[in-house]
Amino acid sequence: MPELPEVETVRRDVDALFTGRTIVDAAVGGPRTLRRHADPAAAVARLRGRRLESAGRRGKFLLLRLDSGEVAVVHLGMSGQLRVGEAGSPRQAHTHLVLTWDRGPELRFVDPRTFGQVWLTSAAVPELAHLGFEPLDEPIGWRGLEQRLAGRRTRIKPLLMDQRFVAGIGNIYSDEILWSAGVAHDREAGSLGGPEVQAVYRSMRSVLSAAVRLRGSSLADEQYRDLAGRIGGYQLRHRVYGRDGLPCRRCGTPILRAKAYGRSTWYCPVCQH
DNA sequence: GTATGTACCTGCGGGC
DNA sequence: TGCCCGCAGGTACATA
Repeated sequence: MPELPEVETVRRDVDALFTGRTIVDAAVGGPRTLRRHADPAAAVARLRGRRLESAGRRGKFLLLRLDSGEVAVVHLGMSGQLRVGEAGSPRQAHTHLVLTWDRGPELRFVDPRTFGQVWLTSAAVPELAHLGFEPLDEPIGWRGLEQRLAGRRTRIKPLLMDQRFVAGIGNIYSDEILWSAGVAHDREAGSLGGPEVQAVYRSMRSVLSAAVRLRGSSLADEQYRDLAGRIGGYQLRHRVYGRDGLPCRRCGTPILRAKAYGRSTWYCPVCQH
């Protein structure tokens, strides 16, 4: 499932390939991808003739800034992909939006489960005002994290996945971060001591940075691919996610899987406290 | 403030 | 082989 590292990988690819180019046509498939707009066809019409000034990211949201001052916001949801394809080449099933540029390949939004969405909004992107801090681009320091955790009685894992608290972390990376930090998923967030907060903060940055370097995680049963259709590399570095029954890479104890917070959670019962 | 459940959706795997 | 069912999970929202 696309989280911060996967969206950042897509952002870099889009920026390298399309920034400075002009959209000459935009075609929308079904209504769900642009469901924020009452009239999806009218919304995509606003893309035509617009030049891409930059591709940015906020949490798991991709921000395509246009020379009109508007921003096309893309969220990949569970199964969304941005893919390139030469004009006239076969399109994948579930291709919901196609952008044609003044030169180069088409940019296609493909999304079987249709949890993803695309919408057009003003430069300030008010819809994203609720998002928490950026774990890589906004170095709040472990003291900053400690302040934000103080008094919180919720469990640490769902808090790391709460986009209002910190932007970009989902089920895969929350498990990986907590294993790396040696902290149990069900610890009360405000109960973490200083060294534990430091460990969570460092792990958050190191795990996400490494995953960005390796262009994200692609699992056998999920859809994530980069623009060219290539898989990521970080799944080879997973320490707990999807590894139930396999030995912990730190202590050898079999990794456990639990159903918690409405999600599958993987953890080491011995070296996470 | 916190916890839990539901809706949205399709592909896949397990069970029969 | 074919059918049915449950599961996977990001976000938003409802309810307790």
